[in-house]
Amino acid sequence: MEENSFERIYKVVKQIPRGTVATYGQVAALAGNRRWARVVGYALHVNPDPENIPCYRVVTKDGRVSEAFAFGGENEQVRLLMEDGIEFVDGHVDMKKYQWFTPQIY
DNA sequence: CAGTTGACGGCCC
DNA sequence: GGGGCCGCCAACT
Repeated sequence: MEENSFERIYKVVKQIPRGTVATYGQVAALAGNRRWARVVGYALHVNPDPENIPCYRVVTKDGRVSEAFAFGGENEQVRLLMEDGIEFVDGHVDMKKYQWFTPQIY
């Protein structure tokens, strides 16, 4: 049972449904700890399996994508989100409508 | 082993 | 409403 922090984070990110986005803090909360927000960022930074881990669906609380996206630039991440049906306004997502709704597990 | 870093979040000005 | 500072936790050097 490898319950590493990263493993949990990756698992949560994989659970993000298409057409929705989740914030780092939310992923961290679903992973088990809200304060892992930065750890989540680091976890996605290593991103061992970008094919199975839709890290582009993870955005900041402001609804903005990470500027340090190393898979083709932030523009690439935005494009992928738009393909999922996410609407961008002035470079930011309408979290109010597209944020992944999750029952308060914690 | 200790210090610094980092794909963030929340509070303050 | 926008910008800046501090705080948290794990990984890296």
